[in-house]
Amino acid sequence: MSKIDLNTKSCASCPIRPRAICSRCTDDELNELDKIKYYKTYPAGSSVVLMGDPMMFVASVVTGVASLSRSMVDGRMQMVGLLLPSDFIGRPGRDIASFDVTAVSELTLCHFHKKAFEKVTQATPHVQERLVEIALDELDAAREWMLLLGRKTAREKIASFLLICARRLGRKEGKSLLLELPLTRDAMSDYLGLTIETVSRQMAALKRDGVVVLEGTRKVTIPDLNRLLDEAGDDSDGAALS
Amino acid sequence: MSKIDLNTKSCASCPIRPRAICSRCTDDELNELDKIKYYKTYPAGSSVVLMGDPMMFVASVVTGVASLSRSMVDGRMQMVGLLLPSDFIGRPGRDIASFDVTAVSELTLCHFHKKAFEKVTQATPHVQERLVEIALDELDAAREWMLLLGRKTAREKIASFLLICARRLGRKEGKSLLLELPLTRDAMSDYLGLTIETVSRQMAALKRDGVVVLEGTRKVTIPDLNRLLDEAGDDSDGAALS
DNA sequence: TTGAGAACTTGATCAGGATCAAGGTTGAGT
DNA sequence: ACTCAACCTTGATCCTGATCAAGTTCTCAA
Repeated sequence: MSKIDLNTKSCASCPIRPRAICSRCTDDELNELDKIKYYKTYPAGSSVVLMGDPMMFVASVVTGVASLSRSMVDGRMQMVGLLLPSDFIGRPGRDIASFDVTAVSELTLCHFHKKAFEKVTQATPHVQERLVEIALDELDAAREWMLLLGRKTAREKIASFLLICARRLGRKEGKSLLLELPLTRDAMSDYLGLTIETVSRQMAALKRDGVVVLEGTRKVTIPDLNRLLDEAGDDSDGAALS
Repeated sequence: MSKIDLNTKSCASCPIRPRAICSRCTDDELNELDKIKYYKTYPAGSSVVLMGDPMMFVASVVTGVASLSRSMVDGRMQMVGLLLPSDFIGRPGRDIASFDVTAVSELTLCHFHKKAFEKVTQATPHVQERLVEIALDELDAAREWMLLLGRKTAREKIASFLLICARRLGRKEGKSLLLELPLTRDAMSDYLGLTIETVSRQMAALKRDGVVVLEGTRKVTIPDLNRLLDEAGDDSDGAALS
């Protein structure tokens, strides 16, 4: 995870350009965004926004991992989104955060003051367009997750999670696929609607059954992606590993 | 549920105007939409679109109830959205349906050919704007539902569902609130990630405890909304019953 | 090197909801 | 009035994942 130079004000060298909110921008539009952006780094575990807080910015994840989560008065909590580099935080047109945003690892965000961003948005159709796409993609992901939370078994949940990580973070190495998990077992349990013990046991079971190979606790090798797909219970839409 | 005259081509008398996709349209914009719309009625239980199908239209629910759902190869299924009058179906920019859409009751939709709709959209900022709002609202709702599916008990799930129905469909009568459930027990179980037996038992339990009064199987009276709020386990954000 | 805390694993037991299995209600059609 | 098919309820039992309770491993700072 190579650090980027946070002093570089230029978007030209930005590692997340291809997928980020600004991906379709012309040079002129980029200049506008350039003027109103600023970087900020959050330590692992720190809170970025709390539900109910006024939220005066929107941002893109540059490096690190953040979580979106919602909790109940008695402490039960459910992660409702995982934000990886290039993902977008916040929403134009809302002033109050509807969810907690937490830095899961050390996290660097590229912020825009919300008011200024909204102004630019209205003038630059490419940003508006990309915003709709992002919202609709997130909606698809959220609904996919609802199927997981409502109907999948613990083992299927773990397999599905590994699959999602593999799609975004995996590296091919020969026939198998290497992967470093972005979450602790505890965070995984929050994401999957399980307890940490169940996560641990099912990881052990998948390892025992040869579906994955573990090196330490975070490094995962997937020898056969189709096997994992089966375990996830999805209709096999062929692992679209870009 | 009074029928509207489906031959009336005019949007002027449309019952769902205030909330629908066209709510912000000027008369000129409305004329454009008017040209490309057509009504269609689906019998209860029939399928509107199947996941994976090409989807050449977008639509608004005019009367009746539709469900958005996703299912697994072995038959397990999860409802991921409930579409009531004024709700929007489909997404500009995607040609393939990502979910099943089913008529839960007899259902009338106001359709627009997708291509034509997209054309109009680009020319009418008010539709584009409303579309973003709708997508973001649905995203909020989906994430709220993820908390329910992942962390709530069966009783809390039922209470939460009744609350949502009360918000959209309830009628005040004195201090209490009358409500006709839009779903069968079976559909409720699909929506809540439960089995029909558990839904039935928990409804009985809420009745026994005086949280609700049942008349027949669909008619519900809620004598004390705050009591129901407690049972739902939400932070009491005061029942915003418009 | 050692110690302390965080992260993880493993085992024993429990319980909420699923599953299996009858019945009971309701309402449309004859 | 009777039949049949949805739809709903209720009871008995089972099982997955939660909970409770120790341990173990890893990281990292002193």
